Amino acid sequence: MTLPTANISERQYAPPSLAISTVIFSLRNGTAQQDEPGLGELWLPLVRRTRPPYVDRWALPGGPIAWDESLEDAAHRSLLETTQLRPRYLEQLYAFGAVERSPDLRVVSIVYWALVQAGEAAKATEGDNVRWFAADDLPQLAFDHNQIVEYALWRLRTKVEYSTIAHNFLGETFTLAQLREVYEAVLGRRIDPANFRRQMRASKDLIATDQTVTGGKHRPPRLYRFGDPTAAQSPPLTRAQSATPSED
Amino acid sequence: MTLPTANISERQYAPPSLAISTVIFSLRNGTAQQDEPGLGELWLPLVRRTRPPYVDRWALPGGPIAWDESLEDAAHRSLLETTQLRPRYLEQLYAFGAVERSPDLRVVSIVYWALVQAGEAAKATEGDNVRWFAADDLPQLAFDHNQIVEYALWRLRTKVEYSTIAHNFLGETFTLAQLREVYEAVLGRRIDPANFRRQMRASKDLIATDQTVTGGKHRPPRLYRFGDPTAAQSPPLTRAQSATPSED
DNA sequence: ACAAAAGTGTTTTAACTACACCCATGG
DNA sequence: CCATGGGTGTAGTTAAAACACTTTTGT
Repeated sequence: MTLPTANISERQYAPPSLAISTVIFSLRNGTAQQDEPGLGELWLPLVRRTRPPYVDRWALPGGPIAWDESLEDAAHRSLLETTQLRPRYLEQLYAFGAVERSPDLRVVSIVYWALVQAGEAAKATEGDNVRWFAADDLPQLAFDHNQIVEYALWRLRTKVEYSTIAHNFLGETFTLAQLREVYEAVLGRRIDPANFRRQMRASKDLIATDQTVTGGKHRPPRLYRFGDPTAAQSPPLTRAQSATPSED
Repeated sequence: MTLPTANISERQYAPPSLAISTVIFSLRNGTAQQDEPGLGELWLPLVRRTRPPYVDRWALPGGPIAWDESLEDAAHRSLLETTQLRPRYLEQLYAFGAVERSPDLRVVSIVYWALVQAGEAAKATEGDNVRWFAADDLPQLAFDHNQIVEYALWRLRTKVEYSTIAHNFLGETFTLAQLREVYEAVLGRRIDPANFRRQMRASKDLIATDQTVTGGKHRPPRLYRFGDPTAAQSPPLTRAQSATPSED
């Protein structure tokens, strides 16, 4: 991927080269069949490889890291360049560095995972070399990218249960039903609307607006926003500086 | 740290170089004052830097990654070389890659964190260039290593509460009181022995041996072991292959 | 017998689950 | 009016916290 000028023996003994990749998740309305509204599905964009190794196989978007950009900046940039996407949430996932993960060249990939809202996802130019796939039904990808996606999926699903990242799939304001649909899609199971409402309203970060949504053929639901998550107990490294852990 | 042959302009535009560092935790008996037995304390080994930048400052043990070793292998090797330590637990923490974290050279550090048992910790040759420090009372370290330790501490403390890593501070068998003391030291607070016992015994991985410890001036406590944690629900990536996430 | 830690039982509290029920709107 | 989802109330379950209590050893 990098180190373009180097013969084989030099490459073999050179230190591993670095690359960034990102697993980007978005939500699509599931295939509604008969009565059942159907759960939403997680989709992610992949890029077709145009040079060896793994020519024509699908792979995670990414690329090298410039000398003057942080890891997070590199993830953002390579994402924008390859898919036109600006994610609402971006977090480091893991550094993958098995020796044999790339055929000849030794590459260590620092992988991020990201969430984009449905509207933004539409902007991603779906061309011959960029395509969206259902996260649960991927083809065989290049490198170890299938495993990486699996791990990112696991991380997303576990983190959704104890944090408040889910709203990043949605716009600035949303109804509790929409938010619940996000949870249901990610977790793959129905959730009791009554209990869900109570749990969410218990969270201090969720704030009710004074607006409601009219037009439905039922009682108009209230719109909510998400407040600053800075108050929450976070890891000791501040978000002010770039490329620091953003877990909680 | 690496790329020894390159003039400044070349270094500036070269891709970031890679390094491994590890935060190693061990437990020491706390300073018992009057009646109170005193909680144990977390200590970690640091190495003195012998060349610029940050000459004579203390830093996390680590080094470059060889072309034919995985990230985890590199962590193990550099740990053994610099401190003689063989940790019982090793997990990737985070990749730190802020542009300005090293003065002139651009270095991305993939940081691991490790637990060693007290006996093993004694083996670490404490010399002029390796010394143990109390994790809560560190001097000013080289690079961003103070922040890295803080983050590793946060990770250790949060993970102890929902996983079963604590026994890695102890030997093969241990009493519940010893295990409780580990929890108390890491979390920094006393724990009810009765409730602690129930919680631990509820975990399937903890198995009681038929041995007890005699010699104390009280009822002899039972010895316990830890069984294979493979049965637990783990992240999708198997541990069989190296350098894959080892979270749970 | 006594001290001290091992180990058990019991009450209280908090949080979540399941599900019955009422409310507000469009048709 | 009815259908539909928004929103509330409430009983049952489970897990943890607090703490009284019993057991087994060494001295």
